[in-house]
Amino acid sequence: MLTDGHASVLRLINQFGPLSRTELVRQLGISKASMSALASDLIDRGVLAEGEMVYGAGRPSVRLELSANSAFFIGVSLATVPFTLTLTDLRGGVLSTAELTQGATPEAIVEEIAAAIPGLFDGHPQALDRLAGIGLAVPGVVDAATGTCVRSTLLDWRDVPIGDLVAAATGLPAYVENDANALALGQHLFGSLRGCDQGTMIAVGDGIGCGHIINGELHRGARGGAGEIAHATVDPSGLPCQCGKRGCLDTLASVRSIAAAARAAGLDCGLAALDAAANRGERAAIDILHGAGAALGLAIAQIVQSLDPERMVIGMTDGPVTGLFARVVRQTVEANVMPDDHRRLDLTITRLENQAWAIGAASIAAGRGFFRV
Amino acid sequence: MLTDGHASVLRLINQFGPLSRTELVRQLGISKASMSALASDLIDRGVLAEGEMVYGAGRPSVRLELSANSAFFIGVSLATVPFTLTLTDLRGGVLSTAELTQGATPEAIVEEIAAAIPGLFDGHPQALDRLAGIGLAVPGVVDAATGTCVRSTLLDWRDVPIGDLVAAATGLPAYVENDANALALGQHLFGSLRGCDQGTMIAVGDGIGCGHIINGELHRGARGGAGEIAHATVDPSGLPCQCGKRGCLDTLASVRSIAAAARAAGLDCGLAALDAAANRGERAAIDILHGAGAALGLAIAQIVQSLDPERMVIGMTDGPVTGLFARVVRQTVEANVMPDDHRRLDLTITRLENQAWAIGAASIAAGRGFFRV
DNA sequence: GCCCTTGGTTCGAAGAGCAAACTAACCAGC
DNA sequence: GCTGGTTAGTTTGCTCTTCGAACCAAGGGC
Repeated sequence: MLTDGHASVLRLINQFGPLSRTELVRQLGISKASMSALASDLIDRGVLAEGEMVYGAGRPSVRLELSANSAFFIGVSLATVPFTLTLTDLRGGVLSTAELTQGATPEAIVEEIAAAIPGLFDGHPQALDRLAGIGLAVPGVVDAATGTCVRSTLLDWRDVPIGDLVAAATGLPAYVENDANALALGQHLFGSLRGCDQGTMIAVGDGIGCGHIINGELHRGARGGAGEIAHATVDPSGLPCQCGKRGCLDTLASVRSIAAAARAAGLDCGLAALDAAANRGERAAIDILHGAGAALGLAIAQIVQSLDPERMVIGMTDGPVTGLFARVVRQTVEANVMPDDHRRLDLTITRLENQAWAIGAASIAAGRGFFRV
Repeated sequence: MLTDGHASVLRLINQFGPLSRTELVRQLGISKASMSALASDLIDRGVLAEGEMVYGAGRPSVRLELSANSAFFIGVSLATVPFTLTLTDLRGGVLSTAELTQGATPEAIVEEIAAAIPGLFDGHPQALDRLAGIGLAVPGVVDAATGTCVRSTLLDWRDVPIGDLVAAATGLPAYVENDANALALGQHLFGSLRGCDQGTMIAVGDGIGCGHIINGELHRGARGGAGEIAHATVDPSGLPCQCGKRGCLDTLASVRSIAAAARAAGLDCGLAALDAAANRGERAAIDILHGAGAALGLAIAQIVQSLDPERMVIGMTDGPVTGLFARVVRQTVEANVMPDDHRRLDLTITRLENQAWAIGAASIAAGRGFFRV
């Protein structure tokens, strides 16, 4: 098994790209001797490989890089429609993907997952015997320690030991995480939060999800409920939400609620069409996008004030990432965080592909097995 | 010096009270051999002592307890008026306190601190040669790693290396922390957040402060700005705030702003008087307390949704902790967190003595030197 | 008084980490 | 092309931590 020392080397190389032993020594504050042993050990296991040589004064240094082909992971997203599977390597590269016909019961879903796995290896036979684990992203509250989904409204689950079920059906170590958390971890390891130890990922799609990376680790909260900003109250006198409250962020800024507002105003309900209408100066479209963007921006500003993240990434599954909505989000954030701080917050608004959820799910397995995140 | 192993033993005993070696072995997952060595080492150093014996089947076990007199700490609060000093022991007990005449410059303040220290030891000579450090609670943004106050509006400071100054003047290891963070750590180690690894402390006084304990550690954020909920926007169209924005929590729920609202309505501005007036049914008083409580409750609900803490403590420097304000806070929190979760959040509203800030400051020194928090 | 149970210590082995000495590989300057 | 300077990485021997297993300690119950 990998020790903590091994894992910290892998984390660093994953963050910064190939590094020489000496650079690792400086970063980790360990001795050259220990580093030498760790490196040869990781090379022997095939996890690291010697790559580019860097010439300067003195003996050239050898960059150590992650061998993408040393380990593979399967990610299962139950957060997307349809459910998706991916096969990824140690560097987060996607080898293949599959989609599931959406089963109704946990047992049916597990069966479908097991049935879909062999197909992932078509053309990638080398991945089969280096498959290290399977990660699941589940929409709902999850007990990551036991691999149980405590509650999922979307799936209509309650206390489903999905991790054990998948492990039993596939014979693989199975890891379970909340969908937004999986996404955040995926971005932390392989995406736009890479190298950021204090970061927040917000996914704006049909619903709104949020995961926090704190001190380089996923923050799950006392009972796995951290990041549930979709049901943070933004406007106490707002529209009723399916959660029972009023004016939740979800009723104001999710793609679903924006579309509903557009439909009610007699507009085309796609985000891109709405943005185009706003660009043409249509008042109703502008109002809708403005309201939604301001609500999200306010919620984000509150997170910034409370957590002081280094970077924040908003991933949008729909709509232009430079449109009115995104502009209003940015402006609202800047207007609502303490003047001295906002200049230093790195706020990125980007497109979120469906695949990102499954990559996030796979990254959980990679994180537990290799990077210790 | 203490190793991590030593510190985790001390943390556990501080959390749960006296524990036997075997109980510690179970909790820490280390071997009996290691535990035996750690315990005798800590006893030799005088930090632990054998206490009560517990009889059951087999050989009775010996509880190990913290020797309160093995280490002492000075806490300096620059967050209170006047500035206060305390001398505390390893168990957070207060031996003596002092107040400072509020100097104007950092140098003057440091001089006063150094001058006030000898008086703390009157009647406690044993503490002098076991003085382990001095902690400072500073209102403002702090770089805890370097002991620098980056910015403090209240003190009118910018980049003041207060830690170095105090260390030089006193010859003691000096540790600096934001005031709300110090308070939170103090409560985590010795107060109402004891034993809670996911907790939030909110101080409602003239201003509003907030500190988060995440994974048993203080969460400082990317640049020491975490917990700044005083300037989280609650009502975008609210009153202007001295920070430049509008409708900050500070303008709605701080004792200062409640008093201002009361004054404007021609009411007695003390919180207790206001509460009494509300109890008599005076509309204006009810409105003021309701508005303030709802604002704080909303901000708290957002923290709960985002961080999912296990416990949350609101410390009030003024007013009754069971009055209308407190009731509205509770109700608003319960109404604005996801239905399933609020039942499990442990929300405590308690009185916050002035001394708590200085104890918090001292706990920083204790945390760095002994408990590794 | 003798077993049984549980608490705690001692001992030898294994392993992780280190400093310091060593080898390796290149450049620059003569 | 030789040599000294410089940086990269390995080897060696030591320390320190941690562990399992055997052992001693100190009760209770019969």
